[in-house]
Amino acid sequence: MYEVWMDVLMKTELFKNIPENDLKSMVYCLSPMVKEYRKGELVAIEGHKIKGIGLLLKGNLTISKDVIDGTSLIMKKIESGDMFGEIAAFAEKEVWPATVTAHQDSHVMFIPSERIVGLCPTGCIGHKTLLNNMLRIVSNKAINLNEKIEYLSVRSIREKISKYLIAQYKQQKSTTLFLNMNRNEMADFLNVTRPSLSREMSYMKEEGLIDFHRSSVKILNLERISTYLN
Amino acid sequence: MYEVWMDVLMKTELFKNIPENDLKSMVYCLSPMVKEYRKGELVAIEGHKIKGIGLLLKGNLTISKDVIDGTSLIMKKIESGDMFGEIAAFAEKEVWPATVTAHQDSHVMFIPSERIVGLCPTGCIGHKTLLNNMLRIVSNKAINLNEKIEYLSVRSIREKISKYLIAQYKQQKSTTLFLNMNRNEMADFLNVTRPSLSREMSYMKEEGLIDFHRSSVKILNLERISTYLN
DNA sequence: TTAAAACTGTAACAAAAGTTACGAAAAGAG
DNA sequence: CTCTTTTCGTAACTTTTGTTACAGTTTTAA
Repeated sequence: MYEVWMDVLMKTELFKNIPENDLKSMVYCLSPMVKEYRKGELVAIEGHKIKGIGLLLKGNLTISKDVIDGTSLIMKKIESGDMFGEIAAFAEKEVWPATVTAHQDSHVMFIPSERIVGLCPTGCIGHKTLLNNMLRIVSNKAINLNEKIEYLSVRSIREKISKYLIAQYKQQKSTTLFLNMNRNEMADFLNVTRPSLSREMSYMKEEGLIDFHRSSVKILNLERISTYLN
Repeated sequence: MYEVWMDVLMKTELFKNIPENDLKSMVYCLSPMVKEYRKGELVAIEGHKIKGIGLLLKGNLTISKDVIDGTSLIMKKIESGDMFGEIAAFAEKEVWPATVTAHQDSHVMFIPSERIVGLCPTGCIGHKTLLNNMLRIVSNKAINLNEKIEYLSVRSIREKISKYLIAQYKQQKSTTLFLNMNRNEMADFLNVTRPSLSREMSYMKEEGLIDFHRSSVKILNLERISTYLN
């Protein structure tokens, strides 16, 4: 019954490190529900009770937050193999924190949360791994959020730029950086306005800290930029 | 052996909803380690491998982050019954994200993470609840962090105050709020300076949006405050 | 190739938030 | 109770950031 989706499931974080054979039997034990949605249909509604985690088997979803004036703000896109609702499903207040909409025709697998945490009656072999995965996923999420907070907690625009450039430097292992965002996106990411960002970058260029042209940035004085980190 | 600590353990989030008798047998199954620390001693060091979650049985701990100039910044205080390291213990990168120091003479119980996730051989009765608790704790943490990000992503102080007050209003289900922070802590939480926060709150008082005295705040015009939410 | 659209830096000005300092009120200690 | 310490609001002033507008450049699409 679920065999069609086995190759998708194998690649998910949730079922990582679980051999295909074990997975096959475990899926039944989790009693998931596969639902189909047409483009534009609502998969989950903000504030409604959440019954379990969602796993996108096929298609595309968007997660959006309702805002007060009736419009909504797209927060994130979900692609095949991605999980959603994993945080809210196990939290105290079991409601969807956002609205999920099918952006294309989609197939979604819902797994009841109590089935994940519940010791299954047949004691299926991979269940321990599953729990480990679930805890790892949620913990990683928390750690990532914590990192983002460090980013946002920074006072000045210069500090934000410095933090961002040094993170890129560590990642790209070079002082000549190619940023994969344009100024607007970068400004959004750092939570500042574009002209303010451009201005500050220009100041830093004047001071000989960096050089840049559009999306390529060259770090000229790493030490001095580092002093802005803390 | 662990009976001395049973009353503390009963009150922790980790062992919530587990009857005392079940807890007594389960504790052995978790094979925890109780360590004693003198005031000033290091309980855990930032960057070192984390072997399990910590549970403070008695005393006081401080969690601090090393900063570049050799000093350190106190992030949080841990009191009797509190848990720490629960996020890092289950995350991909299993290292302490901060340094933990005994602020007073303290007793700490460490529980190996694999004992929590591992199905215990004797199949002790409360283990399912324990896992539920653990997932709930970590998920709640993630949700709280997410909430904090929403505060930090907001541009103006007035929006931050409004968001915060409305969150408190929903939680306390009353327009007369008692905040469990002083101004300094609130300013830190919202990532602004105290005088700026006070000033903005005074403006809001002048405009008839709120009234306040120290840690008690009364929401006078919920609708108008709500318009700042977006 | 060429016209339209999108991206980027810059500048003048406005608004918001930070800094510093101080006195009054509240809380805590003896 | 009195003295000390902490918390808090306020105000003058400075700094930073946002706003708006515009022109040059680059990219896109016909």
